[in-house]
Amino acid sequence: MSKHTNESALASKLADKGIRLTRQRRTLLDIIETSQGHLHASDLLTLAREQDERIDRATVYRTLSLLKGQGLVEELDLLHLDGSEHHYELKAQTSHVHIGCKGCGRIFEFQSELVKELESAVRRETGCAVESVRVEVAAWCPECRKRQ
Amino acid sequence: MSKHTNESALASKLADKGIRLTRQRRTLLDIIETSQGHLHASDLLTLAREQDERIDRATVYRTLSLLKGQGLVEELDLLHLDGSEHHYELKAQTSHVHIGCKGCGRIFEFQSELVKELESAVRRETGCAVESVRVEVAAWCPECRKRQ
DNA sequence: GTTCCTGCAAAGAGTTTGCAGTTCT
DNA sequence: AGAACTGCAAACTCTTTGCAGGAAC
Repeated sequence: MSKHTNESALASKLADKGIRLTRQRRTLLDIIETSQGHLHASDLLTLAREQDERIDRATVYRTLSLLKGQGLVEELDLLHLDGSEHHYELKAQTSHVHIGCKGCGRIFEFQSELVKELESAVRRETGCAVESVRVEVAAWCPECRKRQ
Repeated sequence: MSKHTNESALASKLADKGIRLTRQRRTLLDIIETSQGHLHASDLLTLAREQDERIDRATVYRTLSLLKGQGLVEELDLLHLDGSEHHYELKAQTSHVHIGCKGCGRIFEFQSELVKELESAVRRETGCAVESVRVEVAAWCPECRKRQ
């Protein structure tokens, strides 16, 4: 358990691992935990600068890479529906699918046990030790289907 | 049916759509059809230059983008196990999963009906019209597990 | 006090674009 | 002949790195 009781969940996890908590990291962790969505590095930079003028792109990338390395966030491509940035989200407990709408560009999430089943099938039939599974679907959402 | 009977399958499909077949495109289509794997743009460029010195990077990217637009090849990220290039493969008839080994970097394919099931579930439960499903797994292959 | 982190600036990958000339149908 | 395609060079986007100063423990 953490001795840093008034830290955010992510911050405590880092502190517990002996990783330094800087002002910049706290800011970034906070944004990542608060925003429920799928952030780009550049979104994150913009949001962070609202709280801390001087925060740098490099710090954002370095922090994301740190969190990814610690298994705390997940990197997604989301089918590059707009641009080719990577997206990041808190590592989820439950397996879910990301659905990107080719009309409006929104990202929807969809829970399904089938993801876990697929993961087991891979493990069982290939003998691979699975670390993570990413399912990304390109689609047209109901609203955009009408609008067409 | 195509009147271009001695073209490759991809070339015929393009010709049938009234898309011009240039020397460069034939070269590239040929490589894509022959190599069974997952090519990067830069792999493709290298291979193409063995047959045609003057072929340009831009032509490779433009051709890939054309084929993608026509639904003839699929773009993959393959978890960016090495670098952040995109990979391309012939659009497959059967749904499969790409497994990237974090040890050796090789990409394995794995067929499973679960992918189709997942696709149906998305369609049924979200009302989205699904265009494509990408499943990418990060894992350690049996050989690399031993070697660790 | 040491080690790690940061901002800055510059470089690096990967990809795209404008344009003048060439090739396809 | 006309539209579409190509090579070239330059630009662009996203991300990483080297370094000197600054903050965390």
